[in-house]
Amino acid sequence: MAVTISDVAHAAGVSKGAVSYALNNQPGVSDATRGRILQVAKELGWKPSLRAKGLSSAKAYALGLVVARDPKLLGTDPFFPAFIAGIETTLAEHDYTLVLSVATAPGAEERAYRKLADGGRVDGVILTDVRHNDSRIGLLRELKLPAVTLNRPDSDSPFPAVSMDDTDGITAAVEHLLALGHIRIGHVGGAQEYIHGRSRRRAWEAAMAAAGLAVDLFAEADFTALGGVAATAELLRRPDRPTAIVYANDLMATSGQSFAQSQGLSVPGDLSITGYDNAEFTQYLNPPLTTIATDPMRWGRVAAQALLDQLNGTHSGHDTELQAPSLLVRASTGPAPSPTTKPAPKQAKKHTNPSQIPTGTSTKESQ
Amino acid sequence: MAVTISDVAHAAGVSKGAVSYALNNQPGVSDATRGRILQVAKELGWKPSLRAKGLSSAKAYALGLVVARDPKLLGTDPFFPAFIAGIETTLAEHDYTLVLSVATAPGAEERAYRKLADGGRVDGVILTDVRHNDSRIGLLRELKLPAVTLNRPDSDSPFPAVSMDDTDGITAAVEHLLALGHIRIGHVGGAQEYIHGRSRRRAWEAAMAAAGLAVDLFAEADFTALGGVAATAELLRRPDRPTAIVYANDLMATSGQSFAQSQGLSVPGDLSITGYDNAEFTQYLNPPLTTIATDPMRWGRVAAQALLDQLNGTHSGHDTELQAPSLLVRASTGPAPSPTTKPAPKQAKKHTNPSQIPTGTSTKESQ
DNA sequence: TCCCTCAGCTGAACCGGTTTAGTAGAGTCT
DNA sequence: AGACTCTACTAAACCGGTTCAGCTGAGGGA
Repeated sequence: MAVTISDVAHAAGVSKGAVSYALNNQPGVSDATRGRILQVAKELGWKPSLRAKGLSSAKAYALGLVVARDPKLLGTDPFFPAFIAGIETTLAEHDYTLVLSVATAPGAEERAYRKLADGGRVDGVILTDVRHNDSRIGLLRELKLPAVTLNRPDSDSPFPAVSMDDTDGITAAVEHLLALGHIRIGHVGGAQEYIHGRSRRRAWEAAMAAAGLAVDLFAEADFTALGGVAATAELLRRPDRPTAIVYANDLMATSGQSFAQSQGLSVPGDLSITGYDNAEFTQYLNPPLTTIATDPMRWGRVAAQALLDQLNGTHSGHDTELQAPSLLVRASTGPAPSPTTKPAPKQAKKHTNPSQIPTGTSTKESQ
Repeated sequence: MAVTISDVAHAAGVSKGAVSYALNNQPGVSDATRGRILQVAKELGWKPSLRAKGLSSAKAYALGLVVARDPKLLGTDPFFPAFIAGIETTLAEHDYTLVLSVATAPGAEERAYRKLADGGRVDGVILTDVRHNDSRIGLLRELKLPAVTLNRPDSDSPFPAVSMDDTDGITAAVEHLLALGHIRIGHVGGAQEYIHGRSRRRAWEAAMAAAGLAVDLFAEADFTALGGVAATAELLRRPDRPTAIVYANDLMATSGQSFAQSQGLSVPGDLSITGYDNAEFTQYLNPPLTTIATDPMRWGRVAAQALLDQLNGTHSGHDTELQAPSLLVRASTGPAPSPTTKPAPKQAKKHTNPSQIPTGTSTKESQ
């Protein structure tokens, strides 16, 4: 076994208690003694055992994150890796670690939270992908697990929220398209089960209404590439099809753009497209995607800090509002086609993907 | 505080020891008593504290994973989420958890391993992205941290490896292109610092050599989209430019394809392209990408199991070889252009992305 | 009947820290 | 000088489990 506090105490000629005081910068030892103890501890290479520390102080020194997602779609969402990197940035400064749980099977999500809570594996959790009437709020309450939510749940929640408004970004996207002369601006929404799916839709509706336009060109999808294709196909089949589509995330925008092109439409000549998230790959698309640049890393950093503050009892109790993401105009948006040149969708080009046949699957995406 | 083992012992009228024996299915209690204890424990809702358990048994009941990556590129790699989901699948059955550490800053990687080892936060780690002469092998040895590596390191390693050969897939890709009549088949390799970057390159070289072809059409990139563009641009500038390019991963293939198209080349008319990984989004590209379908989830599952076996002392000591991934032919590969119709690269189309200017950045990617 | 064995259980030590209660000794005040 | 206060420290309890040594009583064998 490694060197323990007793070894250090013995070597320094003091008691265990003195070593503990010295290490934690607590009063109870003179500066001289403290220095000597620290010196000895260093020489011996003593690393206090987190297990023992945790046992006596009733802390786990770990935060939890449960990601619920269909395994096949896990790799598609650029949100989480960056978000986790942000969390890590904060945790690196406070010797906490992150316990990550991926729940793929149905029912696994609740089990995952229970697993984290039960043995006291974590001191608190960060709740992402908040849903309409999210059942996890009650679950965490029952488990007495401190938490922080990403965005404020629409049901009553005792947990502080760290929010990033998505209204501004969507509004900016719609206004950008209006300025380009578009009138028929559709919206491919994410699963309305998620509050960020809802808020983005509402933002689109509000911006359209503000311009005196109808909000009929809506298709609900599920934040997945496949769902984006299906919803895009649906909108393009409409008699008075949109000349621009605002997507609720980049993945759907990407597959939607690809689908439109495979149907012979030019982007942005016939159809303008905007995404949401500014995923790295969107700038390498052809054309590069106009999107809304969020900052998941910062979100992670702030959320982790909020949770730590809450655990220390130093949290203000107020929600934190992060800076709203802004529109990033690239080449997938352009002037509305003039009414005289309104091409009927041509025959699909040779590269149409058989797997792009629109069907309705249901899966998830992050904020 | 929650209910403890003493509460259960008292309620069941036995000693703490008996409760411990009963809970862990160890001899020392009669079946009748065991049943009664378990019953009482259930009624009281007793969840043994992992902290206490860990302290006495000197285990952390956690595995560690350190992901070293540039924060901006973190979201681009579909490997990790699926891989982690695989790990989770295994851990769900053995009440272990996963501690994830993301190291973005240089030097943070080593700190992360030390942090995991020092307080005894984890019982072992899974080593991904193995590098040439990987310094982490020595580090883990020094830290006395059990580990499992993904693929066998090229330096001497005491740790069991879980390998997935990438030779077969690359070979299949080259042979597929040869069968389509291609002669000038290039390779955009990943960072050669990584052993999987090297092995893929060697596989391409071997397959070309087997067909009696030269291996001059090589460009090293770094597994990133930007690097893929730069390397593609370089290859396309060659006097006798390739009619097909085998990429070491999907991300580079995607950005390379996009770049080629923006230069006026048709894919696969003028240039055939193959990727590696079968990332979800590749099937929604235009054209959908021919790629090599790996199974990161399975890899994670098996690696976690191998590490657990090692911790239990039940590991065979032999490396595990997973089934090699296979070629998935989609529409980005086609017959080689006939020698008579060899178009010079046309002027870039209007959507060429300014940010696609090839520069040399250096970053990383997973297996 | 006596001795032995062994299943079934208890009590206590232990893991490595934190924290509380207590104490020795120096300094201060009257 | 005696009472009092502080500082600096120690000893021991404690966190909640595991595990080891030892005890007890029932059953078997001679």
